[in-house]
Amino acid sequence: MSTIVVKHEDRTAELESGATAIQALKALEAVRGQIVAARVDGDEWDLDRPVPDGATIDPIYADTEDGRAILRHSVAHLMAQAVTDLFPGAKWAIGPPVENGFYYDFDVETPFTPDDLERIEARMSELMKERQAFVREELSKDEALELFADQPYKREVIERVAAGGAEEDAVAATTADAEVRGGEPVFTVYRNMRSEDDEAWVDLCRGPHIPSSDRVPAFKLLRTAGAYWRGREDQPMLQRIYGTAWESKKALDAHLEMLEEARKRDHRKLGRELELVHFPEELGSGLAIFLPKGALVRQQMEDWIRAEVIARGYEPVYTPHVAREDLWRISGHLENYGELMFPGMELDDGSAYRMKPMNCPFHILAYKSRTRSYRDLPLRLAELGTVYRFEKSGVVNGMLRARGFTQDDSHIFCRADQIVDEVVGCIEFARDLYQAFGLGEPSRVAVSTRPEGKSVGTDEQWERAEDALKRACEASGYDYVVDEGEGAFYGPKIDIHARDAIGREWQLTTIQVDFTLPDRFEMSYIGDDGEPHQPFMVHRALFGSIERFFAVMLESFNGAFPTWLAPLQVAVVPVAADFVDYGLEVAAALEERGIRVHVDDSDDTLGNKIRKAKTSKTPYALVVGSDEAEARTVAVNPYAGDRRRAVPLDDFVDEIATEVADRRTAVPAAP
RNA sequence: GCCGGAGUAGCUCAGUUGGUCAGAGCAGGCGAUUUGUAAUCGUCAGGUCAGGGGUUCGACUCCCCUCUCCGGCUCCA
Repeated sequence: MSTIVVKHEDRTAELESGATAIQALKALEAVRGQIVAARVDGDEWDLDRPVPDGATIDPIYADTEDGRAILRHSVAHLMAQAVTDLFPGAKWAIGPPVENGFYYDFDVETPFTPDDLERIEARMSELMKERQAFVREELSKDEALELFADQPYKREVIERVAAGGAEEDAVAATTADAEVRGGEPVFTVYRNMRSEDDEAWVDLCRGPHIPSSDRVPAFKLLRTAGAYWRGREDQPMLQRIYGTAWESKKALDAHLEMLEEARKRDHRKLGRELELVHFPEELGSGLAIFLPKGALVRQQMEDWIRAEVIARGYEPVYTPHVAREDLWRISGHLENYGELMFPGMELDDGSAYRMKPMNCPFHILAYKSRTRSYRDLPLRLAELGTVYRFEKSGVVNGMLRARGFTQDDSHIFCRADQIVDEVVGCIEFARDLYQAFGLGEPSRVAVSTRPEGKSVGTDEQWERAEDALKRACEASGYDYVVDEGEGAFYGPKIDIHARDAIGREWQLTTIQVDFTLPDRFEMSYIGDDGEPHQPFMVHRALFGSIERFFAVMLESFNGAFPTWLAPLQVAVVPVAADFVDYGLEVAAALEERGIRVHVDDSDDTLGNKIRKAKTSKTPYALVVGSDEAEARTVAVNPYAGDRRRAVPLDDFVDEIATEVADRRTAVPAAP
C-alpha cells in the first residue's frame, strides 16, 4: 500500500494513497468548525475527493466568504433539482453563487409566481432530508454533450468552454470550466445521489460542493426576476430565482433582518417621510421636486462645490438647457445616444432643438468664444448643469436614476503634458468631497479601458490616457480595479462608486479623457511655437449627479444628516407656553450665528414635541423651562448622543456654530 | 425596452367567494388641555378605490388596454 504525505501549516501527516481531503484534514488536526470544503494547493476541493501526494491542505469553513459561496452554489443545485421535479421540461442555464446569495436561471413555459417559490422551497427541504451526496465525476466533451442532450444551455456552455471562450463569459466560467489534459478538455459534473445507485439529479459544474444535501444549515428563496441568457438582450429571457444560504439559522436571520432595515433606509421612503423630495406622478417618470427641506440640503452641497471649484482654479460658466439639434450632431451625441435623448422640438421655421443630455458642447463653445493660447491652458470651466436623458422605463429609480438631474460638471482643456496633473487634481478633489460629506471610502474605483468595437482615437492615444488615469489613481492612493473594455467610445475614464442601502453600486464621480470632441469641434490653441495645436479635454463630475449623490447620502445617513447639512439644525422645545419667549431668545441667539432653528410653540405635550424633533431627525432638541430661563441655559437632547442639562446658552451656540463651521460629519463624543 | 409584482384619503394599511365595505391609525382643521425629555383628549373634514374600456341587474373586487411605482435583466455619454 503506497502512502502520501500532506501538509497543513507546519504539520505533516502520512496517509494511505487515495485518502480524501477530509481524512487528510482530520489527520492534520485542522478541523475546528463547520467545514464545507478544502483548499488543496490553493484550489478548492471537495472533502471526499482524494488528495495528491505532497499537497498543502487548508479547511474552508462555512462561516467564511469562500465557504458560504460553496454552500450557496450547492443550494443552487438543490434548487434546480427542485425546479426540475416540480416543472418537468424546465431547462437549466447557470446557477452561480453571488454576493450574499445565489441564483439559478431556468427556461420554463410560464414564469414562476411567488407561490411557486414556496413550493420550490418546500421541495428543497425534502431533498435536503434525503441526504443526497454530491458526487464529482470527470467527463470528456462528448460524454458531457451526451449527458446533457436535452439541456441546450448546458450544451452551449460545454461548447463554449471547449472552444476556450468561457473567459469572455465570466458567469458561465464560474459554473463550468475544463481542464485540458492530453489536448482534450475534461469537464466535471456533480451527481446528486440518494444512495450509491440512486441518482436524483446531475449538473455540469466546476465545484466544489458540500458533501451532502443535509449539510445546509439555513436557506431562503428571495425573489424571481427575468434575466437574458448570457446577459445579452438578443438572447432569450430566462426566469431567474434568487436565494440565499448561510452557515446558521442565526446568520440567515441576521441577513434577512439587515435587508429589512435597509429597505427602511430607501431614499424614496426617507425623502417622503422627511419631506425632502417629492415624485408626483403628474410630473413625469424620473423627475423629482426638491421640497424646501431637501433644497436646503442640496444648497449646502452646491455651496460647497461652488466655493471649492473657485478655490481650485476653475471658472464658472452658465449655459442653456436646450440647443439646436445640429450641435448634438456635431458632438456625436445624436448619433451615439439619440434614442436616449428627449425627442426634438420642431420649430415653425424648420429648425429643431433638443434638451441637453450633457454640458460638454456648451463648454466647448465657451472655449471657442475666442482664440486660445497655450497660456490659457489648462482652462477649467465649471457649471452645475442640469441635463435630461430619456432613460428607458425599466431603469428609472427615484433620484438614483433620474431623467432630469444636475451634474457638477466641468471640462478641463489642456495640453497633453498637463493631463496627468489635471486628473490627479480631480481625484484629490473627489477625495476631499467624499471626506466633507462623510461618505467614507468609496465601494469601488475603476479605470475603464478601450471598448471593443466602436471607439475613436489611436491605440497610442488610448494607451497614454489609460496610463495617465492609472497613474493618477496610484498617486491619489485609491485602490482601483481595471474594467477592461468599459470605457466610453471617446476615451477611458475613472469612475468612483458607492453603495445604496440595499447594497447596489452607483457611479458617482466620473473623470473621463476625451479624444473626439476637440476634433469634432475643431478646437485649437496657439502653442509657444506660434502654431495651432489641438487641446486635450477631461470631463469630470465629482458628485456626478447631485440627485444621485443626495440619495446615496440620505440612505447612508439613514436620514440623520450631519448638523451642517441638516435642513433644520435645532428644535427649541419650551416645556410650556410660558417659556416660549425664552425659547425665542434662544432661537435668536442661534440664528445670529446662522443656525437653522425652529421654536416649537405648538400646544403639544413636551413628550410629543420631543418626539417630533426625533422623528424629523433634527440634530438637536433644546428643552427650555423655568430652570433654563432663569440661568440662561438649555437642556440639550441631541438626535444621537447623551442628553445634557444646564448647558449655558452661549456655550451651546459656540459649540454648534463650530460644529457647523467645521462641517463635522461624525457625532462628537459627549464632553 | 424585457420578465415578474404592485397601485384603496397627504402617509401606513384593512376591505371575506362581485351585493350599504368605502374603513382605521397617523398627518391636517377646530376646540379643550399648559405639560420637564419619543405619541393628551374630543371633534370635523379628506378618496371618480391610478386612468380608460369591457363583462354583469350590480365591479375596489372579474377581463383587456394605458400610466406610475417596486425588484431583477439589458443599458447608463
